[in-house]
Amino acid sequence: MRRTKEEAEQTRQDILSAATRVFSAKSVAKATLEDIAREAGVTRGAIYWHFKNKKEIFDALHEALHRPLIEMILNGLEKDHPNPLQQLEELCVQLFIDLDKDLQKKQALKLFLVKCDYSGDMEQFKQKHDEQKKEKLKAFCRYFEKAQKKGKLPPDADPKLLTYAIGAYMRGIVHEYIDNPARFNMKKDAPKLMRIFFKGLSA
Amino acid sequence: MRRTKEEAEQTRQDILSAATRVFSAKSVAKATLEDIAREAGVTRGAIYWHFKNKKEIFDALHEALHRPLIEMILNGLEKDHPNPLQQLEELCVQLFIDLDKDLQKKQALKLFLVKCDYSGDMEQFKQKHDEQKKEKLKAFCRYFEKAQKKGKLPPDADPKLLTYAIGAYMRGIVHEYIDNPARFNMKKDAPKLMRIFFKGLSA
DNA sequence: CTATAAACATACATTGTTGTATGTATGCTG
DNA sequence: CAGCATACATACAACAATGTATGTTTATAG
Repeated sequence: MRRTKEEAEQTRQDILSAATRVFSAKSVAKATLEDIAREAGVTRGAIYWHFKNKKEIFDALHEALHRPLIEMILNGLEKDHPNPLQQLEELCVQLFIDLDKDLQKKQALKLFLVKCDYSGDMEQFKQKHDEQKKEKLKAFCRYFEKAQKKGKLPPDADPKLLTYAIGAYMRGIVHEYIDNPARFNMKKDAPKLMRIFFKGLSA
Repeated sequence: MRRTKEEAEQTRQDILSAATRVFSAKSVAKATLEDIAREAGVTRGAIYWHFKNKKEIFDALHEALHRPLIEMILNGLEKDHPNPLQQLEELCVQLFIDLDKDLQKKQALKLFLVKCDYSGDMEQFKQKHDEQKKEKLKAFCRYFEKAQKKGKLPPDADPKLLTYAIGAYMRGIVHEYIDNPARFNMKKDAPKLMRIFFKGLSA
């Protein structure tokens, strides 16, 4: 019954992919390892071979979601855009568009936004994920700071509060979208929604 | 061991109050009836006397949270305010201030925002709660419509999209606040945050 | 004043999930 | 090509939570 190394890596990925679907459908707490195993077409034995327990799967999934996100945000900061405010607006729209096209990413986001709670033995992840979120928000803040230096944002505007505001706004939109994707046309509405927010900001 | 009717009603309230704390601390799924019983100072027998099961407690809690909220929102609609946009802004700020002062309400909100998932046997509540949320958003929308009629909002603005936007914004702020109340000064920041949103809207 | 049922507490049976222990076939290494 | 570790599957023990059945006391209706 021993598989080749590539096969083993494949089952590992299958398990992670299955876990994404099961977690986002049943919530992390309610999802049983048996559920994941069945969805992946293996037994619990395979899961316990690749992962210590449910939490280790959860952790692996979050890494896979967070990495590309933070990189995309930081990526834009390196370029010297003439209007960082507009750049940020376009970035936000792009994040939504990307999300809309990627089912796996939608399921993963759903998992971490509404299908997991950080109490009990999951508490160890709360601080970690908070830190990672702060990273992203810090990057957002730098867009506002750059905009202010270039005179695109009024001098009395507070970049930190704006960061808080846009963070909340984005989070809210994602929540509504995840909750009820049917009532939402990302491609059409995402630019409009971001326009509503950014319209009042420019100097 | 039979209690008087007032005593019985009191234990019923004790159970609900205890459930609010336990649910918001451990999540609905992870909270056991034994946890709630212990927190309320009774046994599971008492809970099963007053409620059919965990879901019935959950349902009772949501009613207690939703009713006063929708009434407060509808209440403002009856008055004929000269500037509905400003009225709505003040209402939002007020909702946040009220929340900030009420621990029980904060715990209840946390419960429904991040400590419950609607999968499995909880799915029956998703549609119901969605409907009740729609009620609230519909009321919000009427503020925008009134503002547009009074010329306080540009004629090309879309009240429905604005409703969606402010709904998402409010939800996001509440989430951030619930997640991390310490990093937040409601009394000072709520007006500023709402100002950021409403600043770009007026005609 | 008494019979009844309310308002619980206690005890028990059932079920589902986890972690681990063990079994087994086979890819890989020397 | 022998042998060992890998990559799982299967089996089992332990616990925790639920629902229900039953017991107990006492308010209250008649």
